[in-house]
Amino acid sequence: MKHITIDDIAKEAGVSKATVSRVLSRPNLVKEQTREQILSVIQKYSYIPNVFAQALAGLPTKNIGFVVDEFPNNFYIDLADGIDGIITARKYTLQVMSSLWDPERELQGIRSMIINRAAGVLLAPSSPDCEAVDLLKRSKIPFVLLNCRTGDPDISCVSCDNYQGGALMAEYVKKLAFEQMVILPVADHQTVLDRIAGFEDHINIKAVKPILSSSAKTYQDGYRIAQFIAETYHLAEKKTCMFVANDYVAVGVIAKLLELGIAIPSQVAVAGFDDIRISAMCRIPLTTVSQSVCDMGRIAAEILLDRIMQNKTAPVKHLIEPRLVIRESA
Amino acid sequence: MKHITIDDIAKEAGVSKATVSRVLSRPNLVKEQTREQILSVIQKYSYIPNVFAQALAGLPTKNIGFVVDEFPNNFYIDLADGIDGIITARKYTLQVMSSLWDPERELQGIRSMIINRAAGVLLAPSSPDCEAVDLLKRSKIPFVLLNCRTGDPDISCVSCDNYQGGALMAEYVKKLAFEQMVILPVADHQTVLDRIAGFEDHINIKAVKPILSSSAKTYQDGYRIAQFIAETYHLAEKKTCMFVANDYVAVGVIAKLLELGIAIPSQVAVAGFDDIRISAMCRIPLTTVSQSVCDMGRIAAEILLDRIMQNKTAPVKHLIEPRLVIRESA
DNA sequence: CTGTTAGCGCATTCAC
DNA sequence: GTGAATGCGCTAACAG
Repeated sequence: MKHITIDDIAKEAGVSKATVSRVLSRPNLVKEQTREQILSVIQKYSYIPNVFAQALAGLPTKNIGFVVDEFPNNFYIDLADGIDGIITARKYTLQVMSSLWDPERELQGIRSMIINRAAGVLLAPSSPDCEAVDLLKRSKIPFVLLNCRTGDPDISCVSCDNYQGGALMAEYVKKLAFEQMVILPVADHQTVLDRIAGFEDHINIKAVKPILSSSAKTYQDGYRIAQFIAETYHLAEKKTCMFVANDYVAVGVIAKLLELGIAIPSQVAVAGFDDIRISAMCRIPLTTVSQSVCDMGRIAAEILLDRIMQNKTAPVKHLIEPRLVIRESA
Repeated sequence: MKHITIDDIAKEAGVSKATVSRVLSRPNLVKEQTREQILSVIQKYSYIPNVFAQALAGLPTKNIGFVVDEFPNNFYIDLADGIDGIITARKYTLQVMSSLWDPERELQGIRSMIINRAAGVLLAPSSPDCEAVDLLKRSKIPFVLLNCRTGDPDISCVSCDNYQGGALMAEYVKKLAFEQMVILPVADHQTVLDRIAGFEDHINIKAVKPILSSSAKTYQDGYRIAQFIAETYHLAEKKTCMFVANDYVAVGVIAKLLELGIAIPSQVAVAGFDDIRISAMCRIPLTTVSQSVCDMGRIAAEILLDRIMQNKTAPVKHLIEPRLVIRESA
C-alpha cells in the first residue's frame, strides 16, 4: 500500500506540486477555481502530507512531549487527562515518557523529546533545577514545568499553591481538640516542603512534632510507618492530630491505625493533601486539600500552546488555588 | 542553535557521509581504524541523526502508538506502566491518545498513528470489530489488541480469560449462604459479557437475577444504582450475593449500601472484578478477580515488538490467567 | 572497504 | 497566480 504523495495529486490535478502545497498552507494565494479543483483531488485520494517530509522541510511538528515520574502515580493520570483535552483539540499529539524518579531517565526522556523535535514539552520535574530542565532551556524548545515552582524568570510553570494549601489545612485543624500534633512529610519534593511550611507557619502550636525526612511515598510506606509512629508518639493514649503531606500515604496510615484499634478521627485525626480519587472512597474518607490536577494539566497545556504559537512570548507562572475538602478523617 | 548533521561529521572526520551512516547502522562494514575515528567525532559533537530524515529515507520509526478509552481509567494506567517498561527498554517511544469511548475519536486516534508512521500500534478497542481495527488492518502496520478477544486469525490480541475469571468467582461464591443472587453487568463490553457468561455457567442456581443492560461504568454510577437495586431486590430483608462485573462500580455500590445501613458481607456479599488499586483500600476491601493488567501491557508490547522486528510473524492470541482474590466483601 | 549518486516528500525562494 | 529549482538530512544502491 504505497502512500500517495503531493506529486500524485499535482499530476492528477494538472498543476505543479508547489501549487498543491500552497492550497494546503496558504489557500488564498491560489485562484479559487484551481484551488477547488485541487481540493477535490485531495479529497478523492484522501491525501495527507507526509509529516516527516514536512518536518524535514522546516515545518514545526505537531507533537508535544510529556515526561512524568511514573504512570501509576495518581497525579500523572489527571494531568494527562487535562493535557489530552487541550492538546488533541488542536490536533497536537502527545508523546509520554516516565522517569521512574531517576534523574538519568528523566534526562533521557527530555533527550528523546528533543530528538523527536517535539514542538513543546511538558515536564513534572524531579526538582526545579535538575539537569533535565537545564537541557530543556538550552534546547530552545518551548516548555512548561508542572507541579513545580521556580524563581527563574525565563521559565513557565504551573503548580498548586502548596504553601497556601498547607496554611488552609492548619487553620482548619487547629480548631480541633488534640494533645499533640504530628507532621509526616513524604519525600523531599519541593511541593511537599511548601505544604509543610505553610502548615507549620499557621498552626502556631508548640506541640508540633515533625518526623524528619520520611521517605514514605506510597500506601505501603504509610501502612508500614504507621506502626512506628503509633508507638513512638503513643497515639493510643494521646489524642493527636496528624498531617500527612500526601493522600496516598495517608490512606495507608489510616488503614494501619484502624488495624491497631485506634479510632479515627476521635482518637487520631488524619489530614491529607492532594484529594486523589481514593481519598473519597477509602476506609475513612479523607479530610484533605484539593488542587484540581486536571486543571493544572489543562492550564499548562494552554500556556505551552500559546508559547508555541507565539501568541504570548513572556513566561507565565500560574498558581492554582487549593481548596479544603472536609470529610470524616479529621 | 543549529543542529549538526551527518555532513558536518563527515567533513570533520574527512570521510564521506555514507561512511558515517555505515558506522551508525552496520559498523562492521567499516575498517576499525576509521570507525573509531568517526565515532570519536560523533562523540565530540554528540551528534544524533535526524529522525525525520531517517524516516523519509525509509527507515522504520521507533515510536509505537497507544490508543485507550480514557486516561482516568484504572485500566489504562497499569497498561501504560507495563507497556512503558518494555518499550523504552528497547529505545521505542510511546505516543498516546484517548478515544473517550467515542468510535469516531478512536478512529481518529488510529489515523493519527498512521499519519505519524508508528512502527506499531497498541489498541484497547471499543469492540473487536470496530472501524478502527479495520483501518489498522488495512494500514499494514503491526498492531495488537488489548483487553479484547477476537476470532480473526490475522489479529494478535491479549486479554484476561474473563470467562474463566467469572467461573472462578462463581465457584467461590456459591459456597456462601444467601437467598438470592444478583448480577450487575457494567457496560456492553465484550470482556464484561465474558465474565458474566462464565459466572452464570458455573453458579448453577436458579435464583439468579441479572439486571439487564446496565450502563453503570463508574463509582458514581454504582453509587447511584445501588439504591434502586436495594429497593427492587429487597436487599435489607433477603440475604443476597451480588456480582458486580467491575470493581470501580462495585466500590460505589458498597459505599451506598453501607449508607443504607446494609451490612457487608453479612447481609449482602459483594463480589467484584478487576482488582484495581482502590479495591484493597476501600470501605470494605473487595473480594474480586485479579487480572494483572500490568502483565497484559507488558505481554502485548512484547508481542508487538516481536512482530515489528519480524522475529515472529504469526499472530498470537494470549490469554492471561485470572486469579481469585478473597478479601472482606464476600 | 569507501565515495558518488540518487532519491525519500515537501516547502520555499525566485522567476515568469 | 503559477511553475521550476533548490535544499532539508539521511539511506541505499552502485561503483570503484
